[in-house]
Amino acid sequence: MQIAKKYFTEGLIQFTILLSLIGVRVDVDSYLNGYFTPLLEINLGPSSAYIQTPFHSLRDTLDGYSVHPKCPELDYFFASRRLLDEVRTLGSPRFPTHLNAWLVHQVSAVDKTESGQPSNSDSIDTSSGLESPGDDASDDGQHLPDSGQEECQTAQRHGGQGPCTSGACGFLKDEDDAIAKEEEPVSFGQLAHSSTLEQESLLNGGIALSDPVPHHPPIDIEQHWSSFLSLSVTDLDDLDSLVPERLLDLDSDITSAISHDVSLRDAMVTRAGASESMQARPGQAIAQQQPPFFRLESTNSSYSDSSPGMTPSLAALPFASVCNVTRNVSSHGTLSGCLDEAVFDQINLLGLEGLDTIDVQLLDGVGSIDPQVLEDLDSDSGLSLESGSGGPASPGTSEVSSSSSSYCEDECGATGYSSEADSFPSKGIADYTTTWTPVDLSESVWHDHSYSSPAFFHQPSVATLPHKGIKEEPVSDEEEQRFEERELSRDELRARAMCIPFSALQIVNMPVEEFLEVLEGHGFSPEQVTLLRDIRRRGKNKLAAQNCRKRKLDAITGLQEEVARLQAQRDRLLREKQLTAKTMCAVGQQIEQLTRDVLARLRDDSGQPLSPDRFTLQCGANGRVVVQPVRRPTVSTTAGSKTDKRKKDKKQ
DNA sequence: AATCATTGTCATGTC
DNA sequence: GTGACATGACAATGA
Repeated sequence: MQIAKKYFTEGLIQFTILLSLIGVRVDVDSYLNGYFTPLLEINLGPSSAYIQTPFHSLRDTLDGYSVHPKCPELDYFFASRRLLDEVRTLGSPRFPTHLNAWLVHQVSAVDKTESGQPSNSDSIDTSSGLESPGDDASDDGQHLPDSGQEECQTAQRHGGQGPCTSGACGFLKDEDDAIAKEEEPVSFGQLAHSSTLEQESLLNGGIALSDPVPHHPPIDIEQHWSSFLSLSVTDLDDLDSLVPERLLDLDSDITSAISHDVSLRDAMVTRAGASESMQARPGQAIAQQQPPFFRLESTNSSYSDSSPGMTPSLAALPFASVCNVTRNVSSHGTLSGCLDEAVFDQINLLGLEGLDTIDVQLLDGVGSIDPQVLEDLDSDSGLSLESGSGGPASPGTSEVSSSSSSYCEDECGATGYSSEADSFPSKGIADYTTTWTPVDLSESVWHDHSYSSPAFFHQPSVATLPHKGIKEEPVSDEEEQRFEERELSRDELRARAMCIPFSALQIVNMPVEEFLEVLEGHGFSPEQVTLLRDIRRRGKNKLAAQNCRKRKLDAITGLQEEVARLQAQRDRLLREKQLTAKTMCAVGQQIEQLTRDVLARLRDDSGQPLSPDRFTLQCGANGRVVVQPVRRPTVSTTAGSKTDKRKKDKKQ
């Protein structure tokens, strides 16, 4: 077993290193460094590495319906988690994690047993808080008909004896002089503790009433254990080669799955990219001239953005760039053409040095753009003019500034609105209506700065982003986007008609403090303030309604699943009931037969065999079996009441 | 034209 | 008191 432990540990380390090399944070190492916590997390919920918010943690911990989601991104999150689990499954040995943990930590106990049967009390004692074999048995016990059977088997394993060693059937041990009389109750008690399968075998293959030792099939955990033991004996010598081979074979799958894993953040990018590619606009040509801005913008949109339920994290930007680089190198070669290291440098600078720095850099990059194009953009954007920056602002600049001012509460202040407001009066409403582009609501809610410069989202290279392959829902996204564009445009148009230099999503998603500052600091008229508040209220309520409906659907789905489960349970219990009734009938017949046999061997005072018609065997509460004459009911009008009284006596 | 699903919006309550 | 959120109800819209 030391060899098995060694190879297993090394395999996990290799897998961890490989995943780390391709840019994915994995907590497999925690399985080796901290044995207990990750294993408990497997049972109780996800690792903290994958919990984006406490809300997600709660939702995952309770696994569904008791905690209401507040974020539509949960779909992406849980999809990512599921795919991550698949990655784990791909990279982990094919035996239960519980057994895995037990294997790693209970080598000594296994060595003691040498029988591949960890389900004993010793193992439980040595497990000391780990997933005990008993728990494994409990898990496997799910396949058992009911909990009573599980308890019975557990008692058997722990006690090493059959169910008749204790409990209701134990009192029969006292009767040494009436073995034949004892067999019936013993078997009956055994039947009471037998599983459905045993009852079936009892009925089909004859009633083994005289056998006090039940023959329970081995539990699954033992099978797993035996399988792994055989693996460890025969195959562990090749584990060094097996692990890398398996990883290589699964490279593509793992990579895609890892991409899904990363897509916990990248899902935002994907969606942004999808919507970007769909919102083709004349500004596309402009965007094509500066791929670095796209990369920066895309990455920024994915990592600096934050949903209201998520903590904004600019610190994730360097990691984001690393992920992009690694994925680009590893599996998404198509992206290599449109990636530039300078982009990632800018991303890193964005994350490390703050947005002011990146603004300057982006402005430098804007210098290479056709001034006429910039002028067009200026007139088209309607929101993102950075007049305060001392020049025509690029959409990327406005993107960053608006994003930072609106949603990066920690590192960025509300720096973008004043300049935007100053530049706004120069714009006409006609420009807004003709060039302003409504944005995907769901995207912008969580990537809330992406709509301030929509023209820069339509670069064709965006479609080649690796995230594109991660989430392929072009039809649904397009429809959803189209619908949301149409719906959102009303408030947006109202805002623009009222010369409000903010998009609806900006208004909706900016913190309340910032919103109040905007209301107070821009000299809005009462009508504008009312409209701003209405837009904010409606936008938030719209999201709330979406979440509410989603929760309602989830609740309905959960209830439907619960109904199906309960129906299945009811059917199973009914089958067990019928089977039990058959068993009882068979046992009753057997008892009658044995009673006749016993009575036939007994003699009365005259030396005649006892007639079963006149005598019967009764088992008392103390376990004694006595011969009693049969009390036949007299035929009278009170027969019914006497029968009832006799029934009552029997019950007593 | 009727029906249904989806979505936005309002009103109201709760925290 | 205010803002955020949840939710029922209603209306608009498209399939």
